[in-house]
Amino acid sequence: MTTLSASRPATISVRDALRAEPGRRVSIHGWVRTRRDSKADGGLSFLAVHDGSCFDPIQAVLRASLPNYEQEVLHLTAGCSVEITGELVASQGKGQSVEVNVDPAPEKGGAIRVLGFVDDPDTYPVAQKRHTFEYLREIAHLRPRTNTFGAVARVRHTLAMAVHRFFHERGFFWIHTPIITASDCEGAGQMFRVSTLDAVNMPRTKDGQPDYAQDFFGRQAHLTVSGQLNVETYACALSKVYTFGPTFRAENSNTSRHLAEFWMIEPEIAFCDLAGDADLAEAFVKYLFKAVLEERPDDMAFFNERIDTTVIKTLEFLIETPFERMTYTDAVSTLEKCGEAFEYPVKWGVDLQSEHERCLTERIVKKPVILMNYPKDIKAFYMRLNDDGRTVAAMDVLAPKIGEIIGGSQREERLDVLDRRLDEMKLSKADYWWYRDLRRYGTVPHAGFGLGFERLIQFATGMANIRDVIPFPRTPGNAEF
RNA sequence: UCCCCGAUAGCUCAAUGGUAGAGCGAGCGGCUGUUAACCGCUAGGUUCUAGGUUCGAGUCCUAGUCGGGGAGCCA
Repeated sequence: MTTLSASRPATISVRDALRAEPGRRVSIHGWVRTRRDSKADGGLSFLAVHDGSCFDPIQAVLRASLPNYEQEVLHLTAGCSVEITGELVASQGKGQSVEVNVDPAPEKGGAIRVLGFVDDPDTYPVAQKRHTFEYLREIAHLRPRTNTFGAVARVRHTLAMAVHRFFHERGFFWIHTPIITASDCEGAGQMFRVSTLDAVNMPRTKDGQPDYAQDFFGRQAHLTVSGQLNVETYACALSKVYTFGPTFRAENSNTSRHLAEFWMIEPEIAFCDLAGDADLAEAFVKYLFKAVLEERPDDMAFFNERIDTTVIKTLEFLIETPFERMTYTDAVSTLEKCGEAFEYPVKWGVDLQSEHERCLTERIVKKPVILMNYPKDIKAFYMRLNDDGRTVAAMDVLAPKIGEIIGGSQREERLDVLDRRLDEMKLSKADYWWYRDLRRYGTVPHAGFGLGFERLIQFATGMANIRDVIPFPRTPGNAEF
């Protein structure tokens, strides 16, 4: 990092300072969390300063002999930005092992410079008190300064890095599938239109419809709802690939588990069947949760204390427990026999409700379950038809408490079967011409799955609302910031 | 999209149809190697918007806006 002044020691992050050996002169840049004053030792102020590099702030002990003590230090409030130079020392107080002693004596050379005060501390939106998440959502530009949102941001980063590391270590290539898609055939929900046509003076065809031939791409275009079909093309050339990027759904669903813009991870593996897909999914989830526990113990301890007191136990259980594998058909008959009274009755052919999934994972099997081979009529056209003719090679990973965390399938690699499925679902073969080409030219068995990144973060942190695990949530009626 | 709940000080919330309050935060002072600090004082309000009922509306009625919970759909 560039130093702002030649006479100061190099800037050190709060994270590194908290781990460093006492005795060293350091400079810290950060923001004030709290200030406490004392008349002891001729006058002291204690500043908690954070810079986001780790969960904990560092304590700076400011001496009243500082030239700007009366004028500036005694007016520091939450949110002020400061540059602190001093000596790392073992703390005399409880609650921290090291602190920065800021003593202006010539042999100490301590100093504090205020880079920015807070206008009108009375109305500073991130006052030093508890705030509701609903309120903090309205100040999404300031909420990363809080404990919770700082911790979420670090965990989100850690998980993203772990995703790439997991695949990289296993020889997967990261494929950047397009954000804008002109194919209207991804079939995973309502799409956002991408257009440069003048909405007021819309060019029309003879029959009065908007004339998309005059649009930017010469045809209708949308934001992607899934990179899967595109990434399959790379799996059928590079064998092991994945996408990890933003996706968009224009569904008018307003829940704590849905966003209009979210990030999705979709691996795709050639020469792989459903069992191999399930094995990969299990290893993947375990790797990610292990990474976050190992790399962010400070943030996880916070989530476990303040957000969800079972979150660490839940993650540890997921990591060490082999997942149960069960067919959809067996799951349905098990649920039918379990004697539980469901709001929605279970029977073969219907999709499982969340109450069914919870009963299965929490009361019957008591561990994560990978359900396989669902009825073809409740699943997508590209899933491989099983020999029984009525189920497809699909799998969902279900976990106790958290429900579905992954959905995947072996893809239909046989052109004639794929075409029959397209016909059955009244989809146009012409629209899928390039997808069908993969089956015409050297087709191979392949499989993959999808995992919603924000839901993963919810599971890992215990955060209840998905709007609080993405920096700037987009939901129906809200694209502020 | 459907059902339910809510909107009052910077924030979290009180207030029988009759003078709008508290806690936290903030400011000032006191005390203390402090750390969810503590003690005292002070300031802070177009009660979401627009109509309506009433002698009188934060409170009741209508519509709207925004937020939350649940459902559906899914990731």
